[in-house]
Amino acid sequence: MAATIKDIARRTGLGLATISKYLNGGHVLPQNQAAIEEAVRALDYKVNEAARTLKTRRTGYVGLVLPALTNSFIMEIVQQIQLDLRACGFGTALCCSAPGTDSIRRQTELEAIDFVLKKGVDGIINLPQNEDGVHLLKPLEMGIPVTLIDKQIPELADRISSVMIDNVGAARTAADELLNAGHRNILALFHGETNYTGRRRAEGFMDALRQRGYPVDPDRIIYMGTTSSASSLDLIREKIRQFRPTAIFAANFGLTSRTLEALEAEGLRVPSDVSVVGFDGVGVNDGYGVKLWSVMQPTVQIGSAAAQIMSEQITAAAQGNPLPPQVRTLQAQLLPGNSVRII
Amino acid sequence: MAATIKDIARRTGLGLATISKYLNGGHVLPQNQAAIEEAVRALDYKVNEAARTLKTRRTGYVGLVLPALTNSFIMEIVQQIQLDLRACGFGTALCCSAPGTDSIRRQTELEAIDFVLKKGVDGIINLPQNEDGVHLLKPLEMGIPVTLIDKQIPELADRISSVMIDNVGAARTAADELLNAGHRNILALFHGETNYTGRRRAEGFMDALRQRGYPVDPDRIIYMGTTSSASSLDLIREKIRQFRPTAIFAANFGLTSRTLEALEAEGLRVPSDVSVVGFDGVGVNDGYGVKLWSVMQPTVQIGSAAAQIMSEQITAAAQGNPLPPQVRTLQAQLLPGNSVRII
DNA sequence: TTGTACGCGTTATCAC
DNA sequence: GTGATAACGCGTACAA
Repeated sequence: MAATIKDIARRTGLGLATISKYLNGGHVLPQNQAAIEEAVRALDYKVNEAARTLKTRRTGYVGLVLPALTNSFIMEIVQQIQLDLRACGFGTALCCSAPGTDSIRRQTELEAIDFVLKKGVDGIINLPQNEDGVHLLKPLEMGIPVTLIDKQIPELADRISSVMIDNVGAARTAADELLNAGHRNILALFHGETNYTGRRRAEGFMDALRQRGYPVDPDRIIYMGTTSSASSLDLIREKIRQFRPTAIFAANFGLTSRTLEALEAEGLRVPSDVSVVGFDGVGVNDGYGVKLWSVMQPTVQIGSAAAQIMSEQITAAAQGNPLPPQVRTLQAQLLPGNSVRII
Repeated sequence: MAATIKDIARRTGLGLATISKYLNGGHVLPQNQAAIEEAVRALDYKVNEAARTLKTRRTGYVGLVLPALTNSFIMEIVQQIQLDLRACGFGTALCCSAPGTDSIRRQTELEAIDFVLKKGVDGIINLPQNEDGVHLLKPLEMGIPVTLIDKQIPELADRISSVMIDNVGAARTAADELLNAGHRNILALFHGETNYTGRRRAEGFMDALRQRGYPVDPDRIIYMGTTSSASSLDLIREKIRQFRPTAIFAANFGLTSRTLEALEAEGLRVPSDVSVVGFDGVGVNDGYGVKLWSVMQPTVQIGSAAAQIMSEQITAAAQGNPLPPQVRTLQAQLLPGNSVRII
C-alpha cells in the first residue's frame, strides 16, 4: 500500500494542510520542511494523481488527436510534443482517429475527441482532418483549450490556438527554385481543394508564377481531394501523360511519395526526364542516387511550440484567467537536392 | 458543472448504489433501467474517471514506453496498439525515452517508466532499449503488468509478457534468398552484440549457412553496437571496402537505411554491384527503380497482440487472479523485390 | 433488488 | 504558519 499524505502527517506530527501546502509550493517553517522531506523520502511518498484530479479537476494529461501515424513529419512532431509536455509535467494521451474513408472521417475524428474527453484531459492538441472543425465544438464549450497543428480551421481561428508554417512562403520558395531552373511546364499537386493548408500552398505557388508574369494554368494545379492513395497515383500518372511536365511540385508528404511512384511507373527519371521539388523530406535520405529538393518543416519547433502554448493555456486557465488563443507561424526551409535539372 | 451520479439519483428517485451498479453492468429492474437511461441522456452524465480511479485504483491508461518514434515499423505498431487499447476502453499514455547517447540511455528509459508510473497506469507496453531490464523492476514490484514488444529480456522472461517475431526464422529465410541466388560473400549486419533480437537474427543467418555446409566467417557478421548513425555508416562503408561482398543482409530498419547510404556513397549499385535484403520495408516503396527484398514484420498483428495481452492481464489482475505472462511469437514475411541478382 | 453510510487521498476554507 | 474539517464523485459492504 502506497504511503499517503496522512502517513506523512502521522510521522511528522504535522497537519494535513501543512503537508499539502508545502507539497504544492507553499512556505512552511524550515524545520517542518526538513521533517516533511525526510518523511517523503523514508516512506517513498508519491502524490495520488487521481485524488488530486478529483479535487482540482485537472488530470495532467493532454490529448493528442491525429488522423494517423503515417509519416516521419507527423512522427517527429508527436515525439517532440510528448517530450516537451512531459517536461511541463503533462502526460500525452495519444489518440489516432485512424484509417477510414473520407465519408466516415468526420465520425472517427469525433470519436477520437470524445474518447480523450471521456478519459479526461486538460487540453487537446489536434491535427485536424475534419476541415470545418465541428469535432472541436464540444471541448471548446467545455472550456478545454485546443491547439491545432499543421492545419488551420478558419471558422474557429478566434477561439483556438494554432502552430503552422508559412505555407504561402514555403510553396513560393519551392516554385521559385523550379522557375529559376527554367521550368515553365510545371505540374503542381496539392491536398483537397477544401483543405486550408493545401489552398495556402497553392496560393504561394501561383504567387511565384504571377510575380514573374507567367500564366497560371488551372489545369496544371491539381487538388487531390480525399481520394485514396491508389487513385491519387492514377490521377498523377494521368496528368503526367496529359501535360508532359518538365517539373513537378508536390505539396505534401504523401503527394511527394506518390509522385515518385508515378514517375517510376511512367518510366520517367528524376531529374533527367522530370525535375521534382517535394515536401517533408521524402526522397531526401533514401540512399539512392537521387536526392530530392524538399520543403522541410521545422518539426521540432512545431512540436515545441504546440506543447508550450498548450501548457501556458492550461496553466492560465487553471488560475482563472484564460489566455487568448495564440497563433504561431514558423518558417519552412527548402533543402537542396539534385532533383532539379536546369533547362 | 457536470452531472454526477447524485443528480441521476435525485432525478430518478433511486439510490446511489443502484445507479452505480447498473452503470457497471449490474442488473436492475427494467423500469429503473429505463429511468436511469433517460436521466443519463437528459443530464448528459459522464462518469468521473478520477473518482472511479481513486476508488478502484485503476486509471484506465496503459503506458507505451518507446525509445523514440523513428521509423515506420514502430509507428505502425504504436498506432495499432492505440486503436486496440482504445477499443478495450484504455487510454494510451505515450512516453518516448527519447534520443540520447548510450551512456545515458539507461537513465532516460528509467525516467520514462517513472513518469508513466507517476501519472498512473494499469500496465506498461515497452519496447526496451535497456537490455537488462532494470527499468522494469519497479513496475513489476508494484504488480503492474508489463508487455514487451520487438525485443525480449531473457532475465525477466518468466515475469513479463512479450510479443515478437520468429527472429531466427526470419533471418534464415532472408539468408536463404541470398544463398539461393548464388551469393557466398555476404556481409551481414546486426544490432549490438548484447541485443537479444540482434543475436537471434544473427543465429538465423548463420543457421542458414551451416545448414548448407557453408563456412561462417565471423568477420563478415557485423554487430553494430550502439554507435551513432554516422559512425555506423562509416563502419559499413569500411566493411564493404574490406570484403567487397556480393550481397548484404541488413537485419533491421536503421541498418537497412544506412546500408543503402553506404552503397550510394561507395558508388555501388543495387543489385548490379551488390545485392541487398533488408528489413521492415526500407526501400520498398520509394518510387525508385530499385525495390528491396525486405523482411516484413506483421506490425498490425504485433500491435494487436500486445494490446490484447495487456488488456487481459489488467482485467485479470483487477479481478484478483493475475494471469501468467504470455509470450506470442509471430511470423515475419519476406517481401520480394528486385534487389537480388542471381549469380 | 435497493438504499445508507463510509472511505478512497487530496485540496481548500476557515479559524486559530 | 498551522490544523481541523468539509468537499470532490464514485464503489461497495452492509443492512433492509
